Amino acid sequence: MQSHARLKPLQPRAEQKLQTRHALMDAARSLMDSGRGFGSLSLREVARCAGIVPTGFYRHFEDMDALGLALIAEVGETFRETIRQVRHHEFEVGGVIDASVRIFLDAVAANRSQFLFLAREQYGGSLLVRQAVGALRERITADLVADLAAMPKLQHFDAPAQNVIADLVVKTVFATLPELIDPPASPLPMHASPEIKMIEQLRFIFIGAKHWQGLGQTRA
Amino acid sequence: MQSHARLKPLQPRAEQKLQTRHALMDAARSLMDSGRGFGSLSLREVARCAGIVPTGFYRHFEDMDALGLALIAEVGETFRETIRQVRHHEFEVGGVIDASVRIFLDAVAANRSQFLFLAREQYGGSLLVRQAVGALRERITADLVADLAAMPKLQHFDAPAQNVIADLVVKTVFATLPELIDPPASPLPMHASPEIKMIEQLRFIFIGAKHWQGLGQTRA
DNA sequence: GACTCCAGTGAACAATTGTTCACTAGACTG
DNA sequence: CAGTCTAGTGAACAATTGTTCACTGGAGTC
Repeated sequence: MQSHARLKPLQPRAEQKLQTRHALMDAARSLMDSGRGFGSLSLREVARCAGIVPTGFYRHFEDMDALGLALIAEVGETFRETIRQVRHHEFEVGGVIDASVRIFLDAVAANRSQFLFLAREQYGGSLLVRQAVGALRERITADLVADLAAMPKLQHFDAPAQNVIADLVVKTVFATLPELIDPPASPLPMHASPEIKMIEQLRFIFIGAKHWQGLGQTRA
Repeated sequence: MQSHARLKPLQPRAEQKLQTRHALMDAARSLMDSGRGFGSLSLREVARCAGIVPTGFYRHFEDMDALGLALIAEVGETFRETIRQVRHHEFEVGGVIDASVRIFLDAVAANRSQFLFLAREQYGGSLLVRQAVGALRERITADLVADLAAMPKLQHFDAPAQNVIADLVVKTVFATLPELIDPPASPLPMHASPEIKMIEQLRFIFIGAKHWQGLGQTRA
């Protein structure tokens, strides 16, 4: 099924089509740069910004919703690709968390507009988009569960507990996305740099996991 | 400043006005029930749903943005009110976290549409709305920092560290909002009940805090 | 009881929207 | 080279949008 990059150059016909399709997706993403939500974009607007006539839109997507799903699929792909990279650097000097966060932040910076869409629409989007985001999150969480199960320090968890902690990590990462993307605005006090803050917060979670001794052990 | 409930009955004139204003806010919130984003609501639509003519809208809000800000202010008020309640039950049987989460979930259930707006628009809204949400979050985080500073178990943190952990807690709560509000859909496996999951996740964080010994102590 | 004020009305406006249809031109196929 | 297929065009449509303006009627004030 020749994934994505044309190893066989692909007839110039079809390649042109993919190019316009990409232009539409770019258009939608860049229209959101000014703070707009995807749901408030109009089909005509997107087509116009992509340089085609409104009717041409339908050659690529049935709906604006379909465009949204394509955008989720796109960022989902780069997200999981990034995770794969993280996994290969599992044993790095300076700590797993530090290395992982650094790789992740680089990927976010390199694909800003994609992650902007994800951050902005993870809860705000239309029903279909939100469901797609939910599915993406679940796949990522499941992957993380598998990774956690392989860590020797975390053997004392049963499957459901692993799931809860993986969910917490994913939740934290997704919820931090907006800070990473929106312009910092004010010269933040260095201590609160996104990178450092994210590392420290993940560390809290994993320390908690390490010292976890079973349900209800920290009652007041 | 006679907060909200009219202790002095308020001239029927002004009371009627407040009533319509409330109808507009209700209209906007209930239009979002079907999954729509606030940014995709039209002024006319909201007015229609509130039972007034489009022009009447301007007697109450200059803008749709102004309506959005009012909705944030509204949910912000109930949010902080809930926190106040939580604080008064600080020493409860069964653990601080359990009691707090229970109170919070009750408040969310009792004001579903308000929190739905907050959950949906915390990252998706227009620039002004997002800024307002940011401000709300910062106030809540600051309050939480004050509370944490008073906890004997957490004396070993300097101010910035307290801020980081408070930020993590607030982030977790805000990011959990959507799960609490959207219909559960599938009969979830009891273990993943929002309440239990939220309690366990907060517990992880606080265990991590208790065992925290300074920066960089958990390098791999 | 006369007078003011203002929440809500209703008509009108220029713009923009999503979607349809018949079309063209150029790349592909035989 | 003749013929098909299709990405993109352009005109047209009914609907809806945000905003304006002059208005009305009833509650508020003197």
